Amino acid sequence: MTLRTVAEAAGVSVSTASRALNGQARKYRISTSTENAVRQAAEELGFQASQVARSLRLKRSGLVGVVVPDVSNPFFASIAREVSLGVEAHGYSVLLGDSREETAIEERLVRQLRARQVEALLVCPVGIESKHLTALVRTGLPVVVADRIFENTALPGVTSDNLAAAREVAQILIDHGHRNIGVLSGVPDSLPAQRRLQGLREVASTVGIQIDASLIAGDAFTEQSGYQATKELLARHPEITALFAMCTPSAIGGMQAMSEMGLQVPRDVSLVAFDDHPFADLMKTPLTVSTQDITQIGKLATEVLIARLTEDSCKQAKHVAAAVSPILRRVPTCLRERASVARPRGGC
Amino acid sequence: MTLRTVAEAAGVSVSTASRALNGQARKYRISTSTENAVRQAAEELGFQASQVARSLRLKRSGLVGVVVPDVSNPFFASIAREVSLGVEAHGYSVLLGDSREETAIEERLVRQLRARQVEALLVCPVGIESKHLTALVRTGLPVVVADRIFENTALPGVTSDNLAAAREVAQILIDHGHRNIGVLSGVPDSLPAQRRLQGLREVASTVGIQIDASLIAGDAFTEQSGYQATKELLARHPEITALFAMCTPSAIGGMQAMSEMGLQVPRDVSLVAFDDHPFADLMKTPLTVSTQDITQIGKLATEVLIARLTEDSCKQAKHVAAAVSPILRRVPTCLRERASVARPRGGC
DNA sequence: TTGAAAGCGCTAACAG
DNA sequence: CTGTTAGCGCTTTCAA
Repeated sequence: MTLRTVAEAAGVSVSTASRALNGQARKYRISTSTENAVRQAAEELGFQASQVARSLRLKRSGLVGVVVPDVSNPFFASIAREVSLGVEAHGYSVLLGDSREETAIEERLVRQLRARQVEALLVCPVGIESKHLTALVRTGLPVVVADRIFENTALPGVTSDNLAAAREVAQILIDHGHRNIGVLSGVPDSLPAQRRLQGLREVASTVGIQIDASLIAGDAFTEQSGYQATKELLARHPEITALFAMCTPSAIGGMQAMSEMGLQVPRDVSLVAFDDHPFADLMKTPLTVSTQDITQIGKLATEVLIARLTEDSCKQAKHVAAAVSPILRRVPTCLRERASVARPRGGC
Repeated sequence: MTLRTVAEAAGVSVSTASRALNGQARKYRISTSTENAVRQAAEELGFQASQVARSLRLKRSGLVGVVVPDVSNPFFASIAREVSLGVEAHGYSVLLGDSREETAIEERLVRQLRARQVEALLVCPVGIESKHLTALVRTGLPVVVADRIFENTALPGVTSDNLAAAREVAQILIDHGHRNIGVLSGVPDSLPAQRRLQGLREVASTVGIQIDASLIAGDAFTEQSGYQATKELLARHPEITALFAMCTPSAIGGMQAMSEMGLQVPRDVSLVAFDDHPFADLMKTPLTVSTQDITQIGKLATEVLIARLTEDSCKQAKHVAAAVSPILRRVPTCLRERASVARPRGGC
């Protein structure tokens, strides 16, 4: 079932059939009768032009690749969704890859996607290695990274303003009088984790306190990491009165750990976190968090992606695009004060 | 940068280069020296064979399509993930589509994926229309549906045992003495919604009560639908003592509505639901739910998909596959009794 | 042990 | 207005 089948059914040549079906009837002044004949034949046969053949011929796959550490995580799923909806409107389809939080897999996926001739790539990197991505941009492939972006690279990136968010959240802890603050960290090498820590440290230093390494635990943006880290930290530093969790799952893990230890939030330990979840308000102890505008991150990333895509197809000198300094977009966050912060016990 | 570039660099013909790179050196008795020369040239040039060209030539795209109503919904995201990980292990990639809960979009996406020559399709249908999918199976394309499956079609499907789950959950309500039960429905035409209602009705009828249409409200598996439905139902039937929510978001919407109406769960109204979410135990009123084994659904669906995929490539007579009656797999659910059910107020 | 050539399904000059 | 033809990059007979 090929274009040829249709052409024969309509009694025309394949070229004519091709032109008729691609809306080029006008351009080639194909008679309306022929056009209709072709259209009808295609219709009746249920003909669908092979995108594979078209891609080969046109050197345009119409594909964009999306690689995330874990699609089942609503954060990344939302980003994937925005990209999917966004590029689809421009006639592209999304090839999805899940790196399972492993750089090695991420690299393999990127290679595969490249072999599939994706025209652009959005990656939410595992976050600790950017070489394989910066190498790509030199091949001319539009790449944009989101969330765990890298600084000082040629990669355009979109992420939350983690530094500002961390400062805000930290300030709340400080304002409530907390001076012994533990950190439930996410992937420590990732930029969001670093910026959040930095923000906390900056605010802490204004009241003369320091967050040294022994006050930091955790190695992933997961519940389990938060659980472990909390037990560790609270055992090591019983004087801790507040926990600064780098994501909601970590905070939840922390709450579970504390509940097992007979500690109450916020009576015994205050808790702040990043991100949010739809049922936050219905929790026993609603968390005070700094939320990210995920949709906005996804939309912006898609925007950058599409800009690159279309500017390339306009064949405007590529060196111009390359010369444009890589865009780093920071999306504002939103503070939601709820009930997980109180004054430290001793402080009353 | 094509195979030809590599061939020239290695001083051989494209055919030889192709064979060397595809591990057919043995088969064609290519000398080890030539093979190495080719491999090295490819390595140095960073050559990646175009999957587009291969697909065209081999008539195998190595692509499977996945269409879900909403990827940002963790349920569907998890399914997408399982498929992604599962098929990737077999060398396939996933083309993702988001139907936004609209059959029309679903149809368009399926058409697009078909044009892209996907070798198989997993769809979590919007759930009220199966014609465009059953039509596909006649083209020979392996299709499997998950979650909102259809009965009495030729489509293999994987879903939870919603009937059994509903009976279990309904029994709890009945056992607690509830006789005025309202339903927060999901997409009413979908099989899960119908089976869940059926299960409830069966159990209700054992104590001689009926769930008529005026006791049912809601039209989607969303928080908003649950919110609206709750307000509606409770206004119409103030005697209601228990709500049967078809998913957790609906239940959450219901809780919000009730909280606005000054009603407490479970003191004033008991509540049961389906599905779960990671933070369920930390809620003010932990929900009693019947949880689905999403991972298992995803894994099974992928399994069926891959079976179809490989059986096709083995070129075993297709009619055999077609003759095999379509598999309908029901994954067992798991009841989690928590604190959202109590005896009705008047009943004490 | 290797190469030449055909062709997958489609589009776009180039000729009529 | 329409058809002929030459590929896109790759694999695979067939021939040497």
